[in-house]
Amino acid sequence: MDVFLKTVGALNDETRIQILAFIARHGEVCVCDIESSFTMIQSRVSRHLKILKDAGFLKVDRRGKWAYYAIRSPLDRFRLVCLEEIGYLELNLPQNSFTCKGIS
Amino acid sequence: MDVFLKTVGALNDETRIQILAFIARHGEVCVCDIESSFTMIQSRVSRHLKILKDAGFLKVDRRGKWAYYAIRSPLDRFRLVCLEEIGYLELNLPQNSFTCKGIS
DNA sequence: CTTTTACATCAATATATCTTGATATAAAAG
DNA sequence: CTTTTATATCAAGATATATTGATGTAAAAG
Repeated sequence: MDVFLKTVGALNDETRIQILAFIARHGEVCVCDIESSFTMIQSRVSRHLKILKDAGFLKVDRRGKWAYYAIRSPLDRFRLVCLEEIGYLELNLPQNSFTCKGIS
Repeated sequence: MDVFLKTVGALNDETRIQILAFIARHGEVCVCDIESSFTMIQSRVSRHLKILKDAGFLKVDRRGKWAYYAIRSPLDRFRLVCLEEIGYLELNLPQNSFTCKGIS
């Protein structure tokens, strides 16, 4: 129950759905990419990424100063279907502005 | 987006997950069945049923004084998978106490 | 070593959601 | 017609979640 609630709870927020869709589209991104692409303050982005990670949707890879977030793989069936469902939504996602120079 | 948020929002509550699982198990039930089976006050049950209905999981059929709630059919793929996922949870659901005499 | 950069986390406030008790409504019973 | 029953809805308070700004930390740059 707790895991299920954490999973759907993570999806119950427009900002997180957009961030999730953004990462699904662009692959591995660092926090500042999202920050500048969405024009969101850093603490807000960081918080939502943590929630999505704790819910099992994302993984982090820290290299140097940067934290790279990507869709966790493999995803279980339910989270995969959720992501798929988000893929069907017509979202107006921003372009990846790549402001940070942490591109490896 | 709004529909998706309403759907996952409806699932983001332990009480509603239990009610949904209860209805999935017992088929058509009236509000007082849930009220007495879960020992919950009526306004609370009514509210959660409304949220689940508005989110597309349930349908209502009013006959006489009673409102019979059941899983809406057909369910789209996403809601079906959600319900399936709830089915995997090990929930301690109450028995259906059938206190109301509205059994048709 | 000091400063800067990228990120995480905390505290305060704002906003949304849940629970309860009271009230409203409509059907059935008396 | 009046009362009872099943359900819906509203208002108030409690709880949870989101946003922001400030602070902490660790790696890299100067």
